[in-house]
Amino acid sequence: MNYNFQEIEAKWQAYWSKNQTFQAHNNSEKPKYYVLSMFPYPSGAGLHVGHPLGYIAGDIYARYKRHKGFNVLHPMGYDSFGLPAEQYAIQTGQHPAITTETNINRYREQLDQLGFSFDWSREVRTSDPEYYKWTQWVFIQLFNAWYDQADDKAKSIDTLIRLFEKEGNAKIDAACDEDVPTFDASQWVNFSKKEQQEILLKYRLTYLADTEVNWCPALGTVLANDEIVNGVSERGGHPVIRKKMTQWSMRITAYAQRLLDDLDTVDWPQPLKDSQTNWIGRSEGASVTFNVLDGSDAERSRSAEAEISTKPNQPYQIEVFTTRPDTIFGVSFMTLAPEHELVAKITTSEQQAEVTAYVEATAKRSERDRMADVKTISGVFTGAYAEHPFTKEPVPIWIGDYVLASYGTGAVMAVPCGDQRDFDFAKHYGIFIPNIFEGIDISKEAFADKAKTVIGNSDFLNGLSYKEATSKAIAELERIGHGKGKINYRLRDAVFSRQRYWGEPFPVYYVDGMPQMIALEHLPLTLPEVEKYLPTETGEPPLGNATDWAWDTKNHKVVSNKMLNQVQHDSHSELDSESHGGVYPLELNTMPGWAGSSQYFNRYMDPGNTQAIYSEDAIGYWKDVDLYIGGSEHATGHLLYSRFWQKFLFDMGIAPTPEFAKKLINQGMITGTSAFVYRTTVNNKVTFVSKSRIKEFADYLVETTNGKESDLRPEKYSALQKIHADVSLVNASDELDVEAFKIWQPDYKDAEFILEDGKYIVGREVEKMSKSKYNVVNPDAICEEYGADSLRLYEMFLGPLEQSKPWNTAGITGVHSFLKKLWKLYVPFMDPDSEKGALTGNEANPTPENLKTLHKTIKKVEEDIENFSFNTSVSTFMICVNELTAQKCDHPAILKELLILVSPYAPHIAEELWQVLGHTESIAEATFPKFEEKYLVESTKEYPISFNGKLRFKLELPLDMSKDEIEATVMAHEKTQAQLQGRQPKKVIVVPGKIVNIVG
RNA sequence: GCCUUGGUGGCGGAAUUGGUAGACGCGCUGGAUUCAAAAUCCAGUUCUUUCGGGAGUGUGGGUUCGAUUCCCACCCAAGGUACCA
Repeated sequence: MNYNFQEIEAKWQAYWSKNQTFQAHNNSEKPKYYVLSMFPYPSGAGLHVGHPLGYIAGDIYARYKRHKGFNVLHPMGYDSFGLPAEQYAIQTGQHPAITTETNINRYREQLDQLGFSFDWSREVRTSDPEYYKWTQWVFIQLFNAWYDQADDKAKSIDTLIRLFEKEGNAKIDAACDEDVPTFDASQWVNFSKKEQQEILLKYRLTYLADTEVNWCPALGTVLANDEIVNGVSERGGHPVIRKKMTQWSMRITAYAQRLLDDLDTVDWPQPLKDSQTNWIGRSEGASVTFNVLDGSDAERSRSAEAEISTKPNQPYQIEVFTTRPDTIFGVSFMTLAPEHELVAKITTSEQQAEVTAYVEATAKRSERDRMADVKTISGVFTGAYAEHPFTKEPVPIWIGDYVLASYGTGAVMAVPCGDQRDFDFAKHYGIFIPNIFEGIDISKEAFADKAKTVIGNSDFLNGLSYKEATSKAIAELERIGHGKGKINYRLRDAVFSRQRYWGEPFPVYYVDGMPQMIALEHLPLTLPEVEKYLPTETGEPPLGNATDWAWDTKNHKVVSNKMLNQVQHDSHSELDSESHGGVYPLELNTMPGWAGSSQYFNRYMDPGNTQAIYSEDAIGYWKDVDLYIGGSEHATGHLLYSRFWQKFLFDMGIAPTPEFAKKLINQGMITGTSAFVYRTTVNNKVTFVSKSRIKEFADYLVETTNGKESDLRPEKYSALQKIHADVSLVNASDELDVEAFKIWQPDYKDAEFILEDGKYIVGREVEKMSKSKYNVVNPDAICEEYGADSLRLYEMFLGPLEQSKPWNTAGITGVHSFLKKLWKLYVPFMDPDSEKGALTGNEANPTPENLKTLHKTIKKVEEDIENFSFNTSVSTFMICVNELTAQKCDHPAILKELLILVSPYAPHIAEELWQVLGHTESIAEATFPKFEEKYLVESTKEYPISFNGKLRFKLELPLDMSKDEIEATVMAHEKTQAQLQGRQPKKVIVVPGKIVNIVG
């Protein structure tokens, strides 16, 4: 009776599928528990061994919670919109839906093979119209909402309209665009419909705006900040430039403070919270306005404009944001970003040429150049001066590219004595550096230590600390009308438009340029067919290629664009569809990748619902995710946007909680071992050189040795032949054949290779698994050779879940032989002729040793699972099976409990052996064994006896011995006397049940 | 630069309130079994040693009877972020 894992695994996977063992129900007597693993993008490459790590951990926890009597929701789906399928479509003409379907089928096969307890009846796919209908629906909800900062929550746009009708917008504290004009109730009602819509658009939580975006010409699309790495696109590594476009945006900034505050309410990893905190980037300070002085040139340029200006006597004002209003008397110049709108207006004629040249030069430099070149100081004086709000002294206004247009107001008040960048700039251009700090030398560098700050040379701020001076400065600024306390966030509103085909279409059509939403009952608005997936010749997004992409508002359906031309002809300002046939152009952009993933966790609760995103009953029951597992790379993308949508839906009364996931765990990455490292001496320096071309080298060796092209001796290739078979088999101590290497890489033929212990050492370099690095390990081959249970155990055994670790297939034999040992314990029950058939086997009571081993294991495994320390529980199983084997344990009562403990980790073998013991039901719902302390009670303890903290020998003593008795016994012991050699100990520390330490 | 996490044998890693450092597994060494191999089983495996012992958890200090664990300073690695005013 051998452990035939292939047969067993296929059998139980079929059983679970047929019996729908893991289907969750939306109501139950049991308490609920929702375990979620982040759903994958189904790529063409399929799964590699790194992918399932988080799924296995989630599956163990889900199965454990079922044993613990919970009604567990453990769903899976696919984030199936995305760029790779689209690019494949561009190259081959294959519709992305077909590619996606093929890939999903492959993923499903691979996932099934690993024995996950997913409830597949709840599967979602973001590219399925029945799913993205609800993504479109959320978009409409956001469109129909505004953010009331007074109540700190989102509200229906209707409430805003009623406020406008009643009192105009002067008193409304809303998160909105900056350029909203002030109006009263009578003005509002007299605005045309289009004017009203334009104003409302500035308040909506998703809005259209001309945004400076990251445009990637090679991909023909806009990218979000988190899709750009080091100035190039994350996918493909193409250059990215800044460009102004009309785009949909999400007003996530309205939620900045709540996104920050509520991090305290969730049990998420600290690094992830920190990274969201940094991303939101709250800083406290003040906004200060400086009036631009009427210099002769500034005056002249302005008077030319004065003819059309309604307020000719109003000076230009520069608003700055500063975190150090306490240092305001240290201002000796101001710097504007070259892109700042006032630059053109205030520059004097003498400086005009120089300023224009600088602005043009900056605009040409890509973001990447500017980043690579942070040390060069550059700037130009505009010739204009501003007036210091307190001293009324003139302050020269400069422009410089160290000031970013996209942060704060794009202008800074420069305090060279308190800010190193201002200091460097002032030194470079010989600008005066006033010192406003008591007892601080600022001749060499700026002083920025807030804690040690005492203000001087600052009129009413003299002698004050940072804190006192800050609040006093703000109070004075407010009094004289030159500023106020302000909190600034780094977080920007999220651009929501992409110029792609394979994404959710917006449920939007345009009437006279104003966006209109398609009603829910007419959704989903499905993607149109297009002939090609590239932008149109006129530069429109791929949807511009569709022939049927216009909205017929009478019949509520998509119609041919031909209808449109006629309509657009006589389209005028009013929004009455009757007057021009009722056919309008549809939005050509699609939604970004994160749209579909921002609510999927809630949709799983009620995935088949056609009337609502989910029923109140379903979300009332499941509420939120109890445990969410996924990669840390989603920290500032998916996880931030999802929190934002959840808070919005919470405000609107659609979601019951402001946070969607109580606990989150980031699984580490499983890296591949791909390169080798060899040492060379270049210029008498030992250098490590690494190459990701190990496979090529190995191939080369096989070719040359088989083809007899060289006189290389095959016996020298041991290490490299191993490399050819499997990179993970290489040991650090394997020898490198230097001669072969030099022939392969002539660049190194003169390099001197250093011997280490008489060998040239082959090392390994750890990298992310990827196709191009020849280091992908595929789970299918491992399942074939060792089985899914072995793979599951091994991935857990590799190390702590949250840690990144290199994959090395070699160690899998350890867990595989553990499973074989486990199997052997049950062999006596497999022979139908044996006396020990099934549960009627050994009726004698289990021995104390058996019980001790079992209960020790129960305790440890339960603690480990609760702490997500899955690697240590695998060790515990090994110890348990080793002990029971040594004890020749054949008590069904013990063996049965052991199976339940093992089943979350290795479910197939557990089911099979469970059946061997005579059970007819699945082990999935079996009750988790109860730990009983009484089986672990000991009467004696092997005390470690240490001298000055160093262990010297051990002594077995009864546990009920008193402190004094222990001391007396230990002191009287011959080994103690031998250690002391007649000396009298200074002190004897006895901790009963733990240790004895003799200080001499 | 800043933030975060980490640094323990040849390797992955264990040590949960400060109390026997190196559990468990891989690898390696020796042995049993076998015609032989695979598989399996047994023993050993931190380093060093004059076989008494000595040293040892990135480095240097500190607290303590006792520190991988707590405190201070530093070094290194990984991840995040950055002219953020």
